[in-house]
Amino acid sequence: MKNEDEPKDKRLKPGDAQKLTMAEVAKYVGVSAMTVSRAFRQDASVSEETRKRIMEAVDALGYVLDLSAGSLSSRRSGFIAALVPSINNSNFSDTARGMTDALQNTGLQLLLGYTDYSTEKEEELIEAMLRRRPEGIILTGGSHTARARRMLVKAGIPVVETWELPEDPINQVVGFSNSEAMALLVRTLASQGYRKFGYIGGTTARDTRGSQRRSGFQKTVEELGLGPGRMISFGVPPITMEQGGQAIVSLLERWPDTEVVLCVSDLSAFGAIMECTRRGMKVPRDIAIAGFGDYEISSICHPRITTINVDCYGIGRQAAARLMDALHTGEATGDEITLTGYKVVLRESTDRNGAPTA
Amino acid sequence: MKNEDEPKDKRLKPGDAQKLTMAEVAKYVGVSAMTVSRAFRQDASVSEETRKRIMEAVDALGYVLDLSAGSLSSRRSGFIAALVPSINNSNFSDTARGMTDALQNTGLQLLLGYTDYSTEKEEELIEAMLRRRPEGIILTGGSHTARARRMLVKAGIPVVETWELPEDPINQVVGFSNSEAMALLVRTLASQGYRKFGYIGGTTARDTRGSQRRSGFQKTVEELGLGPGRMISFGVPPITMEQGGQAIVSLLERWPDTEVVLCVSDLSAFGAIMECTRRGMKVPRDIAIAGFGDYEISSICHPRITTINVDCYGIGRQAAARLMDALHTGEATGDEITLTGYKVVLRESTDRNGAPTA
DNA sequence: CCTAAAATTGTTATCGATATCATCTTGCCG
DNA sequence: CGGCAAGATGATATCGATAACAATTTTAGG
Repeated sequence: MKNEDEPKDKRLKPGDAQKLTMAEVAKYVGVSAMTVSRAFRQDASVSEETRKRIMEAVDALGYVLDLSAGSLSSRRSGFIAALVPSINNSNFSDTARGMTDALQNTGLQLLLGYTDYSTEKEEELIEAMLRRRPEGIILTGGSHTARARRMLVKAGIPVVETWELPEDPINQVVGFSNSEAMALLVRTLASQGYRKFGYIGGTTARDTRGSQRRSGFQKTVEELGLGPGRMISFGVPPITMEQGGQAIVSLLERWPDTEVVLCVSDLSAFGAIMECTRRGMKVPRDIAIAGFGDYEISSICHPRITTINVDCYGIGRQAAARLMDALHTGEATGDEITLTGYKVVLRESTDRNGAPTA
Repeated sequence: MKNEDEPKDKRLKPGDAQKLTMAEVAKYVGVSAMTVSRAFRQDASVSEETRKRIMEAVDALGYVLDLSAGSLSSRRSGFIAALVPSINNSNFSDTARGMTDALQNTGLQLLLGYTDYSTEKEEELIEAMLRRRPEGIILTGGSHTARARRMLVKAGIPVVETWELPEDPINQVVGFSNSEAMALLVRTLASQGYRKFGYIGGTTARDTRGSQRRSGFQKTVEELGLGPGRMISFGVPPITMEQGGQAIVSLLERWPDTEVVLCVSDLSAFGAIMECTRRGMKVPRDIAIAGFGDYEISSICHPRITTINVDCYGIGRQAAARLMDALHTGEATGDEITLTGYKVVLRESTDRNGAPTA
């Protein structure tokens, strides 16, 4: 026996690169590698006694399981890939949290990727992910490059598209109609007496959810006989707070009598409100402004922002749950659509009677 | 030849699970698997002609490289693990972006994990990551469980700790002194005439950067002979906007004559300012408030918030760069410390003369 | 036109864990 | 006490790509 290499000094440094394998742990304990492998799984049949001895050895030697070897032979990579547009967006991070929570104790890990609202980047990421053979994949939105779509189909794993309702789903869908949600907001505000509607959103079609919100706005304004909406496009999605501020300036220059402005997200709405405040306009007294997404900031800032609350967390949770279903039922599940909720949250920024307090 | 399974219908659906291997692509093209493998790498010697034919076949068959097999034999997993406290924090997402950018064209992918400010969760994540054999690992902060530390050392891969200066670094460090940064802010404001300092931060020691900022505040206030600071602890880190608002209420109840309040982050500062505004206090006329981190919101909101700007992106970029260095030099590099910059950004929220405009 | 060097391609062993089947205990029941 | 089922463990083949080396073809130079 020659294993006097247990680190004993307090300040440990890397460098003594290990090359510890399961076989060595096995030899150390006096069992076969197979038994060590079994000890790492809860369902396998190993006597408690043996498992304990193995785990002690694992601890003493500092062995860490090698999944890359394991997944090759078991043909199970043990992870789910999820692609979201942006890392720094509380809506998507709530969704990611929902997914992580739903995957607790399933033995599956979540691997996140960021597409930056670009289908090209999404395609690259999808390929990078598929190369590691995920057991399922969750996407945001329903717009993908043709090649991405082909790869996803070929992969033969469950796919869940989220956050919207694609016309031609690949597989499963968990989301809601961004267009109808925005329409609901328009109708709600119209019923409060607002007539002259403006809209602020990003410039391109890259952000499909943004485009859907825009078209929901446009359609509804016209349906209500309030003429074509006053639309300002500003900045590449995701539109920033600052761009929201710039956009409202353009909008009010062009249509000074606008009564209420809907924004593609709370962040741009916030930027717009702050810019108005800075220019001496009171919100909602001089102009009403609403957002979309119910970010934390909207319930904190002054005035608080009217918005659409989306069940971000639920989207993530259900997407993961649907994926698990598909994995368990041997992916024979049909292509289901799971609708998630949203609701209008009326706050000070569109309050008809009130100047905001203070 | 029997390969009439090319998908031709427009609406592709998964289900026809593939089991396509490199060998089959090779057979299809009429070369060996090894040549196909070579075709996938830019440096390998394959004739352009052959590579083209192989890539066409790959495209036609829809083959996707299997890295789990490849990394087993090449002993290179092709990814770097990075652990950050929170997914939804623009400071850390900037850092993540810096890392991603620095890893462009290195053939290495970034894998992010979220510790939720918990060393226990960090330990779990470190183990989960190590099981996939990353080629390097980037951590946020210098506090880790003993077991986490042991695993990291044992792993024999480069480790970079970021965002602070640990007393006992594992390996490399890229960061700055949170304590000194906060001290600088205190001194700057003191030089403007402020005397009665308050501080708002989270309750526990979990957020080590928060603790360091707090101690930097405390120490400096005392050094300047301004008595012990007025400290309010509120909420489990990461402290939210809402908790910032609640905290400032407590603070002003207890010490109504406070002149300036420093907050552990811009987000709590924002919450505090909004709460003051709502209660009819003007910032900075009635009370000055500053944050930390220079989040986007601080330059947009009204009044704009004085803060410490941290080179978040640079931290990420340099952390990844140091890691690459270590990988190239055969990890013989000493344990270097790379200092990153920070600076005070004075804005309206602590403006001595001015009530904010409007 | 011949030879050495360079470029291209192929063959075989291997990475480290796990599926699968075989073997060996143990315990229980009639 | 025989026999059989359930439980524990081991032996071996295998997952799919790549390293390492071997073989072959092409190119360049004299």
